[in-house]
Amino acid sequence: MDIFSTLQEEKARLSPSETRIADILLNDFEFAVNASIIELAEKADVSPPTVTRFCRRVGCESFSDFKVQLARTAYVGMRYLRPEPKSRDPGDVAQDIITKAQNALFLLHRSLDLAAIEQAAEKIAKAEMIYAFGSGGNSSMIASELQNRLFRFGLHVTASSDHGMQLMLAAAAKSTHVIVGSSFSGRNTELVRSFTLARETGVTTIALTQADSLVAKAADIVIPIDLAEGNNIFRPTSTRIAYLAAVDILASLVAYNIPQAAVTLRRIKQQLVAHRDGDDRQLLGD
Amino acid sequence: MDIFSTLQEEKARLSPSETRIADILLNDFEFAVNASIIELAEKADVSPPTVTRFCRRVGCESFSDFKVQLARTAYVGMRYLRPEPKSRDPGDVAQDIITKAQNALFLLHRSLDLAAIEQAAEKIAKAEMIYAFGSGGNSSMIASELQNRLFRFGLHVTASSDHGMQLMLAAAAKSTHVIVGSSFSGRNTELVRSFTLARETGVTTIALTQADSLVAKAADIVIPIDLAEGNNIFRPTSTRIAYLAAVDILASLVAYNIPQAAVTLRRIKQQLVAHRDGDDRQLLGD
DNA sequence: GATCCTTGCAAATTATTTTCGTGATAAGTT
DNA sequence: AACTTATCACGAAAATAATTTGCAAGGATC
Repeated sequence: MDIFSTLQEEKARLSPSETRIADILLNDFEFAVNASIIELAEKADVSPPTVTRFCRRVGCESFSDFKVQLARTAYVGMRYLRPEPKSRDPGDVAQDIITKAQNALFLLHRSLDLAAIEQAAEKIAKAEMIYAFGSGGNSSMIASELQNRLFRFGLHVTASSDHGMQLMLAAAAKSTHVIVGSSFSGRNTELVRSFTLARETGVTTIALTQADSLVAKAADIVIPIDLAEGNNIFRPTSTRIAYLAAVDILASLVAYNIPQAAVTLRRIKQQLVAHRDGDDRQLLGD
Repeated sequence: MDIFSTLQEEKARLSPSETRIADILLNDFEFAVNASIIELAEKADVSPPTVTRFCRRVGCESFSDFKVQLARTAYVGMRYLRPEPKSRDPGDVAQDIITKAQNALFLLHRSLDLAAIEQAAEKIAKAEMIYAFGSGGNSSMIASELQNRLFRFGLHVTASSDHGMQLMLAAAAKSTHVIVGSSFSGRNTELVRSFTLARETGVTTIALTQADSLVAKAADIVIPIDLAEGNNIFRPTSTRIAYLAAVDILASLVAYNIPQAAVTLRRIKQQLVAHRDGDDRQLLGD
């Protein structure tokens, strides 16, 4: 699919010369993407044909195809390999954070289970009542975001970040209701309890969480969001951005499953347009 | 800087042949990025030299440089030109949203005022007390995010989304304090009032908002976040993602301005490691 | 010792760029 | 209005550069 994944997989099987080429890609990417095959060959101390063969090996048609592929994925793929910013210089820090965020989106997109999302969207669109559960700074934000997005389509929805409240809501929920729970860690046992309780009465439970986690196992429908973890505890923003995007996708698909949604949205839009005398229109963005 | 911006700017000045080349880029981008100069020339019904001249015109060294640039920016730049998803198919919707989000990050990165952010970071790092203000679904999230990030460095910080409370806090603030206010629209007049009030007592005010907006004009330091607006009211997620990234950058730079931050973070880390018997470590991610 | 893999050399092929010249258009001149 | 001149766009062909292929040598492995 993308060169960097292939490179990770093939790494062990590469010959010495090919390894030297790979090293240049990883270390001096800017050079690699701008160099001609001759320049690259010289720097890697190999012959041009070896470079061509290397390109074929990582799944490209030709050297120029390789460069295009490289340039295409590099923008988002690089940080995957270089986890720390080069320096404390504001420019480097900014670039590091931006690229990490874009990378998170990239990885999310690649690992997205569209069938699960579509299934979840259909259930949500038909639900008589929706509960959005999430606790902790990150997941509670996701829960309110869900509420924020879904009420606009005329759906009945409430968000809760309180475990006790979640349990009570889950206990009172009916089979026509849907619970959407978010857990970055997948280890929110309180959420698991709510899910288990709700499923006894036939409530549909949807989880936004790590695949195969405790929370995932407790839910009817799982929208898995698996991002490279590691340092993520100290840098949670990129993970959160991925979750936000996932909610955005889910909400958009819900809208397509609701015939009236277009009408409701149009009404909101007209109201906004009618209102916008003093550019008030923008105020609703805050 | 990137081809698509240049193309937008140069569009009017292009000759008929060059316009045909540009059209192919915009309509059949996949072809363009994979084609040789001859194939591209044939499709545009021009001669290869014309293609070379076109590449130079849009700021590239050569045709191959052009293709690399194209491939590089295309990943994020395409949605700029094609604002709607191709279909309602989940895959297309997902791709549309992801690309829009990445595009927002891309544009943020390009328009970032690093000097302002660095200046803001220094002020925040030295402040005796920090107030994070923001109202409405979007900006209030940014305010709590700021609190969430800054308290970890041992800073004194509180977030408020309540206009009345903001006014009172602003009135009581001292010259050693800092107010950070967020307004997506830049037209939050209540926030302007708080800023104005606070500045009377020499409080440093920092705004995350649109450049040249009302809020921007009322603040000491402006971290401008200007994204192509248009449909953004109905698709606020990508703008929010950009704001989140901006906060992330700001917070990281604050950390570098605080000598003890590393110590505090290390202590948190050690606590986490000590705690992680049952992989509890991950729980804090929620 | 046979086989397979890796690699570089040189030739062949292909792609790209430069040079140069033609024709068109626009502006200025008589 | 007709002519001249300048400027520009564009393509043909030549020149150059880059890339690929075929082949053979060297080295590792069985």
